[in-house]
Amino acid sequence: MKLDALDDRQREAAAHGDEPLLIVAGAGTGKTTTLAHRVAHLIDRGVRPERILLVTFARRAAAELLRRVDGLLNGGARGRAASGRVWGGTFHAVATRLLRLHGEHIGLHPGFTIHDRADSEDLLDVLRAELDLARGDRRFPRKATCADIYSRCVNAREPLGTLLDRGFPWCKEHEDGLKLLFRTYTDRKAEQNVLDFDDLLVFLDGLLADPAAGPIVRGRFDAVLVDEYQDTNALQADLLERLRPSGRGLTVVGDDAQAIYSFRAATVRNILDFPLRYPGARSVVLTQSFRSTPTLLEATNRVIAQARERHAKELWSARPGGERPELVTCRDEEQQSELVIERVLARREQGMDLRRQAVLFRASHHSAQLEIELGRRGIPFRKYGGLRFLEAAHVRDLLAFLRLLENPRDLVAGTRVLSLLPGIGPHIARALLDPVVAHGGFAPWRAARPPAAAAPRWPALVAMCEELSAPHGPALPVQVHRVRDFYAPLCEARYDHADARLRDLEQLEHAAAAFTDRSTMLAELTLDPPQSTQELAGPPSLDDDYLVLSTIHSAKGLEFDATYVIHAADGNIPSDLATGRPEEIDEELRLFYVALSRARDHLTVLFPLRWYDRPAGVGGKHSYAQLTRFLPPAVRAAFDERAAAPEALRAEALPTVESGVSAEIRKRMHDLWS
DNA sequence: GGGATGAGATTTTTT
DNA sequence: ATCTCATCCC
Repeated sequence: MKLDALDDRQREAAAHGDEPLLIVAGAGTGKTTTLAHRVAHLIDRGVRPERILLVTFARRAAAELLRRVDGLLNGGARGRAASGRVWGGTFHAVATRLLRLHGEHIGLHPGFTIHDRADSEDLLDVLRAELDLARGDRRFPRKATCADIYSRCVNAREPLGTLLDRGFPWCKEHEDGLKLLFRTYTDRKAEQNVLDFDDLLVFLDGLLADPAAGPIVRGRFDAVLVDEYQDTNALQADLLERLRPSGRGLTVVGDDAQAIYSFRAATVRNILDFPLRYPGARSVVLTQSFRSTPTLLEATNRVIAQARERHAKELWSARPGGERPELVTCRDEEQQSELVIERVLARREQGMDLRRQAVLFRASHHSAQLEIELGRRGIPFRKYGGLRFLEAAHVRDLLAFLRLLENPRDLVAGTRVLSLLPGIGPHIARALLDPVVAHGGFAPWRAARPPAAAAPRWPALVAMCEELSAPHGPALPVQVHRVRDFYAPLCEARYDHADARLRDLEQLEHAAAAFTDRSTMLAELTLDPPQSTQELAGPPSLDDDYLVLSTIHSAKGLEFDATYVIHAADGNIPSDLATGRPEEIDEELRLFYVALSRARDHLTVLFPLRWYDRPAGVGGKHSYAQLTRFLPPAVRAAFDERAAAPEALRAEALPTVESGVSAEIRKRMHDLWS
C-alpha cells in the first residue's frame, strides 16, 4: 500500500495504528483522500472489508469514498470488491441494517417500517387531536414544533424541562401536555411496529447495551471510521462509544469550524471533547488546503477568525496566488441573477463546465428568482436542498400505499391511503384500519362496509392490497405499476397538474427495478431521498452539464471551481430566525464560512440592496438590506468590492443624504420631547 | 363525520 | 404563499 501521494500529516493519519484517532481536517485539506487511504491501509494490513464500518453524513459520500478505496487497492487482489463489502452509510442507514439483522434479540420485529419526519409529524398531529391538547385558550405548539422538541430531546439526551427552558421557552407552559403527547407517541409507534429516525439510533443504542446482543454486534467490526464528526449529536457519540468502548479502532474526522447542524441537536462538543472521552487518543490536524488559492484562503481565514469559540487554525496553500474574491453590491434580486448568469456563461465560454460552478444560498427559496431566470434562458441546472422529490404529496401518497402493503399496521400510511377515497376522513379511516391492525392483514376489509362515496373503488382496493401483500407477490415494478393504476384517477380528482405528477410516479416505477425488494426500496428512499426527479431517474451522464444550485447545508463537503454566494444580506446570512443567542450567530458564521470555502479558484459574494419580504405580489413590498455582519471592513479588505450598477444605486437605492428640509423636520420632532 | 370555505398566523437548514 | 383552525352545510 503506497501512501506517497499524501503529505506528512495525512500519511501519519492514514497509517495510524489502533489507538483512537481524531483527524481535524480544515476545508479542502484532503480529508476524503486521507480517509480513503486509511481504509485502504487497513484492508492492506489484513482487516477484512466487511469488518470495517464507515459512517458518513450522506450515502453519496460513502459511495464516493469506497470508489476511491477500490482505486487505491486495484493492484492487490484483496481490494477488488472492497466497496461492496465495507459497511458504509449514514448512522441511520447502518442502524437500519443492524436492527433488521439483530433487532429480534431485543424484541424488535425485523419487518418494521420507517417513519420520516413528515410521517412523525402526521402521527403527532393525530395524537394531539386525540388527546384533545389543542383545547384550551393557550395555543398548543404546532406539529412541526412538537416533532422538533421531541427529536431534540432524544438526540441531545436532554430532559424535556431543561430543553424547553433553553430552546423553546414559549412552549414551557405546555410541558405536561407535551410529556403526555410524547408518551402516547412512543406507545403508538410500538403498536404499529414503526420506527422513526430517532428510534433507529435509540434502538441501536439499546441493542448495543444489551448484555447478550451487544457483544455480537460489536464483534462484527474491527474498525469504525466516522466522517463529519463535528455534526454528530450526543446520542451518536454514545453509540460510537458502545461500538468501540475503549476507542481502539475508532477514527473520527471533522472540522469544528464547519459545524452547521446544531438545529438537529448536533454538538461541536463531540469533536472538541474527543481527546477527553478517549484518553490516549491521537490528534492530527490538517491545515494545508489543496483546494483554494492563497488569495481565497486569505479571505476565508479572516471570516472564520470572527468566531467566538473555536480551535484556531490557519489554512495555507502551496498553490500560486490567484484571483481575489469579489463582493458585488446589486440593486436588487433581478440584477443579482443577471450578474450570476453573466459570470457563469462567461466562464463556460472559457471552458469551465457548468457543473464545476455552484450558486449557494442560506434558505431554499432564495434561489426562486434565479431558477425562473435560468429556466427562461434555457440554462440547465440542478437544485439541491429544500423541497425534495419525496415531499411532494403525490409521491408521499404512492409510498404510503407501498408502506401499508409492507406493514398493514402502519396507521399513518393506512390513514393517508384511505383518506384518498371520497367520503373517507380520519375517523372512518381509523374504524376501517383497526381490524386490519388487529388481524395483521387485509382480510377484514372483504366484508367491510365503506361509505357510499367510496364503495365503487373499494373492491379494487381490497383486491390489490391482498394480492400485493401476499408473501410471494409480483415483482416490485409491477407492484408500483398496479398501485399507480389504482391511484391515477384519485390523483386527477385531487390535485392540479395531475399529468405531471403521474409522470413523476412513472419515474418511481422505473426506479423500483433497481431495488431488491419493497422493504429495501422504502427504507432507502426514506433514509436517503433523491434530491430531485432527475436524480431518481439515475446518475447524470458525463456529457450532461448543469449549473449547481444548492443550500449551503447541502453543499457541505463539495467543492467547485467557481462559487457564487447570493443574498449575503443580514437577515439572510445570518438568518433573522437564528440571531437570538450568540451560539446561534456563531453557527451562522460557520455556515457562511462553509459557503465561501467551497471555492477552488473563483469566489463571488453578491448582495442585493433591495429585498422583497414577500414573494412579489401587487405593489411589491420591499425594504433596503444591510450587508451581512460577517463582512466588516477588516474582512472586506480581502475582497474586491464593486457595485453592479453605480448609477442605478445613486438614483434610487441610497437616499441617505438628507435635504435641509428633512433635517429641520427631524430637529423639530426631536425637540418635541425635550 | 366529511369536506369546502375563509380568517389568521407563520415563514431555515435535514437524517 | 402555505399551514392551521373554526365554521358551516351536506
